[in-house]
Amino acid sequence: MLQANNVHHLKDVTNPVLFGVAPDSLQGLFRRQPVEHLCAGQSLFLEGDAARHLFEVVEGSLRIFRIISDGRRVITGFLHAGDMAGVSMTGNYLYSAEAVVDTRIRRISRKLFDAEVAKSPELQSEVFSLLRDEMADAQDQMVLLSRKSAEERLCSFLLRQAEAAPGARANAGIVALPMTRLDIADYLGLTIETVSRTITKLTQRGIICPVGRHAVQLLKHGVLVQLSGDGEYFSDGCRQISYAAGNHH
Amino acid sequence: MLQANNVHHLKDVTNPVLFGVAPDSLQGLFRRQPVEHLCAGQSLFLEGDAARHLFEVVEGSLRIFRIISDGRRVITGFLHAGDMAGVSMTGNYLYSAEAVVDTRIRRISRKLFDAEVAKSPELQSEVFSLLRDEMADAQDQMVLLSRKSAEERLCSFLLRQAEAAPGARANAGIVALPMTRLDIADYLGLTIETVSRTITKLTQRGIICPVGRHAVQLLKHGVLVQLSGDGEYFSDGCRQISYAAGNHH
DNA sequence: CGCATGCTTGAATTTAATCAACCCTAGTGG
DNA sequence: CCACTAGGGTTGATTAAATTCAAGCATGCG
Repeated sequence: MLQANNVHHLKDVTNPVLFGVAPDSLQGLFRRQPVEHLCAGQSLFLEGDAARHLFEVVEGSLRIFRIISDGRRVITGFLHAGDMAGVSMTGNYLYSAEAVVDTRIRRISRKLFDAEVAKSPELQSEVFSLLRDEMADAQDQMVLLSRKSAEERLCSFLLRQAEAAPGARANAGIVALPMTRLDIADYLGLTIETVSRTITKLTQRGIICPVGRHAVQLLKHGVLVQLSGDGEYFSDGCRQISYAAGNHH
Repeated sequence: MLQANNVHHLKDVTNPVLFGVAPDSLQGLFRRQPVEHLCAGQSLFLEGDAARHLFEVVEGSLRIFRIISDGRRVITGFLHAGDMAGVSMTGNYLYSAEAVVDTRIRRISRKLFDAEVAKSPELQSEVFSLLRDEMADAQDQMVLLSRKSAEERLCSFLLRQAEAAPGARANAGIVALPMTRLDIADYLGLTIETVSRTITKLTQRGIICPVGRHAVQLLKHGVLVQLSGDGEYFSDGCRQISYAAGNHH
């Protein structure tokens, strides 16, 4: 898709990017590290490995996943430029990470990271903030996997992708989907066939429009939100929820 | 609401309850607070409320849940004695919390909590540790919801309950299930009927044995582990990892 | 005792998975 | 430049799993 356009050398990037980055910030920690390159499909670390490093995605995407008993794969998230991997664990990695496409990353050692964070209250609150966001995403994903239909999952996914990775063509409502259908399926708890069929249906209804294999244009953003099932639940005034026996403090 | 008026002398460490609790520990923070009582079904806080307090469960159980669009409920976790609620957010609560049964809790204000944590490196690492465990549980739950069958979900659930809430009768393999079938269903992403049927099947196969409505005896622990689908997946090199996820503090 | 609530069981239905072709497209090599 | 190929993607038919609908059964409580 859109490769080969932004292949800067590290020295080109150094000055302008450092400008404006607070001395005490997580971004700042990584800035000093060299950029490494991962080819599409290459593994960054495996579930169970000693978690010796933390990573920042500079460009590209990672998939974060676990494999269970008979080979079933669960993708628990995608990381895009600016995201970090490995913050939420010490000891061993809880999941594996692979490059979805050619990807550039930076790494710092857990030891250095811990030392720097211990020294700086700013970094601490940044880390807390990251963990909170991670937790919030996990909550959303549990809701999606627990109670949403295939269509709702797809719509939620497209909207989240649109927010998380606002590409150059974002204003035209075009969302990049660097991952394969299998990746999407394993992320949404569906099969490739169901993902494909659902995309087809949304396309036929004029809600989205595929742009090649790895991008989609969102034509009816509002409808998409409706179908995502993320609407708040209000029942006019008081919550007449059958489960809730008591009233709140 | 009783608050901030019962500041006991901290030097009263000879108190049997305080004995053995490190001076700088999260437990210690709560120890100074009065115990409050929640009746079964009573709400502790609602999703969206200003997150002004953190809570510790002294006795009983809480359910943590969200409600989406048309009233569907997703329970993202249960909290038992010793667990804490509200650590992973500032601002507003991401979910609601209700007492499953009559429950006793302690609370401290977010402000006090933040202040104390800022002062103490020990508390900081305890908080990080809590957040990491919470993240690990969320990961496990995503795997369960994404790819496990009804039977696997039930077996996983029973095993987790057994570990998380080792009641007095734990040695006899008896697990307390204070929550209703609907709670279990909303936690596992199933319906009450499916939960019921699956329990019946496991019972018929002599793997478990219901003890009243709110407890189950695990007769074949090994089989249960097999059926839980949590076995590791060996592809090439044998990476054997003990089942180490899901340990609360 | 009688009601209410929660739980179980059975039958019908629905959703998504599975099984099985087939198509498209990018990449390869003649 | 085109044919060939492999992998990813789509589509259709069938099946399986879990949901929904519908009774009926226990348990607990006034």
